[in-house]
Amino acid sequence: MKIKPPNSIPDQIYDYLLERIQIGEIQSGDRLIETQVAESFETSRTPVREAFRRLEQSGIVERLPQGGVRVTPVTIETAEEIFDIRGLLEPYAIGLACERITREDIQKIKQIEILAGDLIKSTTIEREEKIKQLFKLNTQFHDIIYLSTGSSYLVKLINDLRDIVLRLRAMGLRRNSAWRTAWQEHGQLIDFLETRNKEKAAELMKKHVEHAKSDVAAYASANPPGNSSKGLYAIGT
Amino acid sequence: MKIKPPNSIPDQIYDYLLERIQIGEIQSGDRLIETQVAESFETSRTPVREAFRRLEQSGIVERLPQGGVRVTPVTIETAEEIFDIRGLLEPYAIGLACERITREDIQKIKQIEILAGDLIKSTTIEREEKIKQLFKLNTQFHDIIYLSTGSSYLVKLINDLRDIVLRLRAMGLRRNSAWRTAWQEHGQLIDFLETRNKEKAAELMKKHVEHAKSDVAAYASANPPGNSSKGLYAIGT
DNA sequence: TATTGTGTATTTGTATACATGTATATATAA
DNA sequence: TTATATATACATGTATACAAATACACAATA
Repeated sequence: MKIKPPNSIPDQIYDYLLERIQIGEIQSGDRLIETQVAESFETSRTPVREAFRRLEQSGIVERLPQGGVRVTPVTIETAEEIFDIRGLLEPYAIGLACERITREDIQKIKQIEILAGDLIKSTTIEREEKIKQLFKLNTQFHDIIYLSTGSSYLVKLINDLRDIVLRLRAMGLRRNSAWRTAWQEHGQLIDFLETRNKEKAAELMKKHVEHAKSDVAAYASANPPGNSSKGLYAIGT
Repeated sequence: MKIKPPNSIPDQIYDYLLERIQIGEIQSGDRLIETQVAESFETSRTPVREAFRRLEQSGIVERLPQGGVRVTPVTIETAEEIFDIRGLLEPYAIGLACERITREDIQKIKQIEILAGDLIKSTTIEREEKIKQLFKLNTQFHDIIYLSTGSSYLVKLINDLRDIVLRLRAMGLRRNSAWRTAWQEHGQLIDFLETRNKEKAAELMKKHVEHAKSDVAAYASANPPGNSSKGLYAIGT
């Protein structure tokens, strides 16, 4: 499984914007202005436009009829669609991971979960920083597992789907309880990986994804459509 | 399900290059030269570069370490990975289609299959033109079915995966027998759609995809790795 | 007040310019 | 002949320039 270096300027811009969108710093529907991004990167518009095209192709951003791009709004329906698809792909992926993951990688994700556990308990770390850290650890956790499937296209697909709905989740992780639940499930997943229990792992992963989906649905019913709140709450996965 | 207009120049270039790659006119590993494409479109390099970025993001093309892009070579392993994933997504998709497809859309795909049947039998139409036509009809067939699922992300995913392996298939469709087989299976799929037989449809689609995968594998064993032949033969789906 | 009109400022989309780096060809030396 | 060096052409990556479209502000009018 080869790792791609985030070398070129367009790639850097892509990664930067993606993260800002996922963190929630740039929100659904927000328009992206080429010149603004170019300035903040101290570069010209050309690489920015190329980053925009990549974001467009992965569905993070969409073209406006009048020109320019905005962050694709993620509706509840969209999120549910995506969770349904992930409900197919991720159990399959963890099944493959059970067969192929190395002991080293299992150790790595154990380490990650220890760090995450410490973070959750920690009272000294500033809240926003804490969320950011947990966010990153969570991503690392999944990356290691899915990379161990050896199927780079499967990894890409899952990541693309995660990238789209991660915004919703970024809000969810602001609640400590949400992370605690996810953390518990992660622990179980590690157990199944270690014992190579493919069926159980897939089963739990399926539940895990469905759980995330129903959280979104619950949020949706609690917040009728057309209201002005920008933050959506979803948990897990 | 909204239809996106292929308006902008980068989009036109994207579609054009994608088709050429799928047809096999541009082959695996071929390098794409910005200036050449720009000239053939009588435009500047800027829109061409943006099209390249989109192609890159969808995995059709990859960056070279020394700069520039080439058509991502599709190995047998890659193809099998992708068929495995499609083996999850497409049965699910046709299941949804069974629930949601309209009578009008069923009529449409029936028409397509009639046209395809006539094309296959036809002896007057020039061979290359025939292949191109069948290729398009096949794509239309799948598009109508999958669009009827109402899940735009599912459609996008499946299409992206198809785009990657369609090159292999383009060669497969050069054999009349391959198309005949696919055509028969399409007929059965239509029957199941019409009778809303979700389970049977999904089952057949699963077989359909597995069949395509094993064709690729068969080709692989018949053509040991490292040989110089550029054309890969795969059938169906 | 609400609305229409007009001019200005942004923003986009494409073209061009320029600097850097890479491949190709030619020539020179062993 | 083979290998190495050098020059030339070519391709890429980024910056800048320019035209067209759009959004904005502010004034004039009903």
